[in-house]
Amino acid sequence: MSAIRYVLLTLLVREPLSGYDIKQQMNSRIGPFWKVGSNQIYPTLSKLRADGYVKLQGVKLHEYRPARKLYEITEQGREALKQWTVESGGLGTIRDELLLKAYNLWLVDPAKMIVRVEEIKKQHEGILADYLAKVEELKPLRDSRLKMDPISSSVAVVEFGIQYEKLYIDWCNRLLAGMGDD
Amino acid sequence: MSAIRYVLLTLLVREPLSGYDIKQQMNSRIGPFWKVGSNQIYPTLSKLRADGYVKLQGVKLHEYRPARKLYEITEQGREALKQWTVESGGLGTIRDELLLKAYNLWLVDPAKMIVRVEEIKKQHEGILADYLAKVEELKPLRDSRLKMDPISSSVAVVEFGIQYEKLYIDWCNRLLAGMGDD
DNA sequence: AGCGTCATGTAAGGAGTTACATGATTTT
DNA sequence: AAAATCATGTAACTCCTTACATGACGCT
Repeated sequence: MSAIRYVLLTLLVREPLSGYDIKQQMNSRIGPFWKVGSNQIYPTLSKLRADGYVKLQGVKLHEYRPARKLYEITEQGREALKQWTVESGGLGTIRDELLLKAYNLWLVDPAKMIVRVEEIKKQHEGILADYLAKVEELKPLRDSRLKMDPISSSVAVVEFGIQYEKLYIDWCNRLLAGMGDD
Repeated sequence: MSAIRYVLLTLLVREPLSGYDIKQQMNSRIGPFWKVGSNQIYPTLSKLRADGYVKLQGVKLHEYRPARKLYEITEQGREALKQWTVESGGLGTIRDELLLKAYNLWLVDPAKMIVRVEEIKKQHEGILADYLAKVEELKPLRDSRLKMDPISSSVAVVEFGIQYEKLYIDWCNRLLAGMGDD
């Protein structure tokens, strides 16, 4: 079973969601770690349902504007997700154009590259600010009685994001220092 | 023009290479930042050649065992690469299964997850060691007369890798501390 | 009436993964 | 003689990206 299916189950194990909800949560929560479009979400939900990992909780016409299909994880889906989580998987990859472009720093006009790096740095500063806001929002929601609750797990992931963005911004600064007047 | 084409040009702008060489350099140099297989390399080289971005330097039957096609970047290829390097591009994504799995920490048996995290941590320690060795190997090769030479650009990228692996290992340690006996 | 957002989906095409095919040379 | 490595490629399949299509509801 492919990774996207587990991505959806990862969200559905916490609460029943519609395809649209999943798309929203992808953009905000899982954001830069994994991106999924509606073209993948809807067919994947159908397949998960056909295989018995999720079921339709009901299509609610009332309360919501257009019909909204709420999907709920099944016991089978929950077990499959638990197993996948503790299974070994391959190493990840960082797919970042700037990292590739940095190999060509020596080739190009530093002035032009400085503009580009500053631009990307600003974008990462924006993401960092979002993560910091999110972690502050999540922290008080943690269930202190449990060692590991869903919120704490989310916090752990967002904290990775925070550290990553900080390192990215630092790296941009070092690049800029190396290209600037020295 | 797509990203893989620039990946190949990024390597070819430094020295003429064969498809096989490119694959080797991918695994070692660009490694975890961008992965490309032979199925993408050979057709892409053909397309780049058809479009005039690279040319065949000659097929050397002597000196090498099987026939080895050496590709060389053209002036057109060099200009295209320079332009792409200073162009703006989208944000990168980290595609890492453990990051996704961490969302499900609360779901699973901590003992099983500890084994998994320790395993992945060890892999990252190995990559870090490789990067550290590589940077020490590259540093003395830098051309100190230039502000930016190809080696310095490579060093900048590897240094990103070093910082990333350190952060990953730290994050694994924090996860383990959170799951362990406390 | 028109625009924005909610909500579900499809189409087309390129990118990426895993595996296989072929054949020469070098090492054990 | 067999196995490993060098070297070029193809095949099949899944994934991912960008864009489009459809329609209801809510606001101005």
